[in-house]
Amino acid sequence: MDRPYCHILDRLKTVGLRPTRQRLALAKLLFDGGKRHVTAEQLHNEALGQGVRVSLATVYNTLHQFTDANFLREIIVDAGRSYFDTNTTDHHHFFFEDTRELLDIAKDDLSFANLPKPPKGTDVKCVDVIIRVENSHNS
Amino acid sequence: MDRPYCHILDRLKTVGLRPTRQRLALAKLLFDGGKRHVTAEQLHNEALGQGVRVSLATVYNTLHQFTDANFLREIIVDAGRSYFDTNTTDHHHFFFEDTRELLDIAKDDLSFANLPKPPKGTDVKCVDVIIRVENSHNS
DNA sequence: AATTTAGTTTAGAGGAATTCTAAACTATTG
DNA sequence: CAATAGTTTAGAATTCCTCTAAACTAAATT
Repeated sequence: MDRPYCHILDRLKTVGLRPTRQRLALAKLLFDGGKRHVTAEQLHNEALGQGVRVSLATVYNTLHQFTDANFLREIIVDAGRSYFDTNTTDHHHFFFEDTRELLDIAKDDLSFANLPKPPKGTDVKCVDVIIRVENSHNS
Repeated sequence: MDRPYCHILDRLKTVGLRPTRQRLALAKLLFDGGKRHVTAEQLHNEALGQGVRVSLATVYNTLHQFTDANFLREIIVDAGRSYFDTNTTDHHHFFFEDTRELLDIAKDDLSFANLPKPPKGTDVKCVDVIIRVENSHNS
């Protein structure tokens, strides 16, 4: 699922995306240096901070293209803000309501005793578990 | 958890909300006639459709006040759109990605074999499971 | 029942995140 | 190296939601 940066060119090629300067730079930010959860704006700021000239529109385009290509997974936890997870393997999340940060839950740390069958005529696309936590001292 | 409409006045009183025309009308739409999942806009349209004059701002205010009072539960499944569930008991959801509709999963139909402990210094606020489904014929 | 008060509603402005548009740009193809 | 087809971009537009301050109304006080 995750491969080092040197493979990004290949990965882009296999899904038919041209290796543009912007996509390569964003891919490097995303996939080099471990698993990450980012918002579009975070990634955009990070790119600008490193002198990568890229527009916010392109960051959005790229995040969606990478999600479609299964390089990323979109996590919906926060009304009005999308997170993208570089870990596309089957796993779930803690969400810190205080800091609005995500933390992966390892696959083995959460399992179901039973799961309902999907309603007739539908297929399960994915099962998302969000454990919402807050700092102990809160209220 | 849910009580018939005739108790709405009492419920409002216990949480210190005045029984205004708008709140009573919205409460009636929400709590009469079974469990529901609504967005602010849906509820607003429904109210207008029934000749209830109420502004969208008031619908939002009311939904949040009812959520704070535990008459409703907010469900985050869809980027940039909040759903409110009149069922505030412990349960989870199917989400139909095609129609953007929610369906309750009965408490007994889903259970965990193991759940991770929250990170140090945090308490679990809630555990949300969303089973995302799509029509079988899709792709 | 009139007056005061404090909570409520509202239209419209404002804001945040995201998408759209159409022109300029660039990687690939022939 | 020109043609083409995919890409990027600034800025406008859109969507969902919140804020503001004035008008309104329920409840408390006289």
